[in-house]
Amino acid sequence: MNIQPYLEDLKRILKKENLRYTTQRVEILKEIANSNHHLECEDIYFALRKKGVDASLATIYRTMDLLVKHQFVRKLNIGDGRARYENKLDGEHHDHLICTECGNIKEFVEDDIEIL
Amino acid sequence: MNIQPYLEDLKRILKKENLRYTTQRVEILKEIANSNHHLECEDIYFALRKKGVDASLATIYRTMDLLVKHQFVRKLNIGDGRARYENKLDGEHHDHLICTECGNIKEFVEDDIEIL
DNA sequence: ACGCTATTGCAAATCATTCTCAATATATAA
DNA sequence: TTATATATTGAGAATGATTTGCAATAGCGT
Repeated sequence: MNIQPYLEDLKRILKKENLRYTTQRVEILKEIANSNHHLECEDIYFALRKKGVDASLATIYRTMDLLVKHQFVRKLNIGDGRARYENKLDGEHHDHLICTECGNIKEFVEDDIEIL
Repeated sequence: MNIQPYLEDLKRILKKENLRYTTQRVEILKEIANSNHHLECEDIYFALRKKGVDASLATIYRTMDLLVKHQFVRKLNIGDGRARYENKLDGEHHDHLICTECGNIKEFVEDDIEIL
């Protein structure tokens, strides 16, 4: 996935809101863009560390809020008390069917649900 | 709603598992049976207090686990970090469509979803 | 390069939920 | 009905994810 355009988007949005284009924000967005899983903040934290990028958990939480607000990611909640985030950049729409027993998630698209 | 039969069920189940039929357990089940909302533990806590029944939050949490386990209630998670419980006694099946923006819940039944 | 202020990291604070444990209540047996 | 064994309770401490306050630092416009 080519994230360059998304980094440009991020820069533009930040500037518009008088916020700053920091390495932490960039690295976090890259990490999410390159994953197709449902990441938690800690996953991102350790993934960045492994790459030699240091961002505190607090910063990751703050950045996720920012990215959710600006539609770069979607926040999921599967019922285990930990937030998951999914890359929303490539725009394919789908819904989530979440098992209340085990928390498993199945992604699906179903026309009738859209109407509801 | 006539809860007498459910209290009998509860008593039978508790006996079978060598657990005790306590006033807290009875009052909590009654409270849920008489509500058609999605209650949180604190709601139950204050509702019981208003009736002059004292049950600690810890006891309510413990009892909800018990009631979930034995299918008296269903535990919902709407994404705001607080658990909700819904009366499952009258057995009508439905699914939940949860708005990821505001947490609103719409109950629905949709055949194709059942297959999935 | 300078200065303004947004951002960061750290540690402390929150909030819902769970756990620990001594006191109490229930079920069973005598 | 009373005694006994043990499940349950309440209170508060502990937990785990997330958040916040604040001083130090780093972007960005000049």
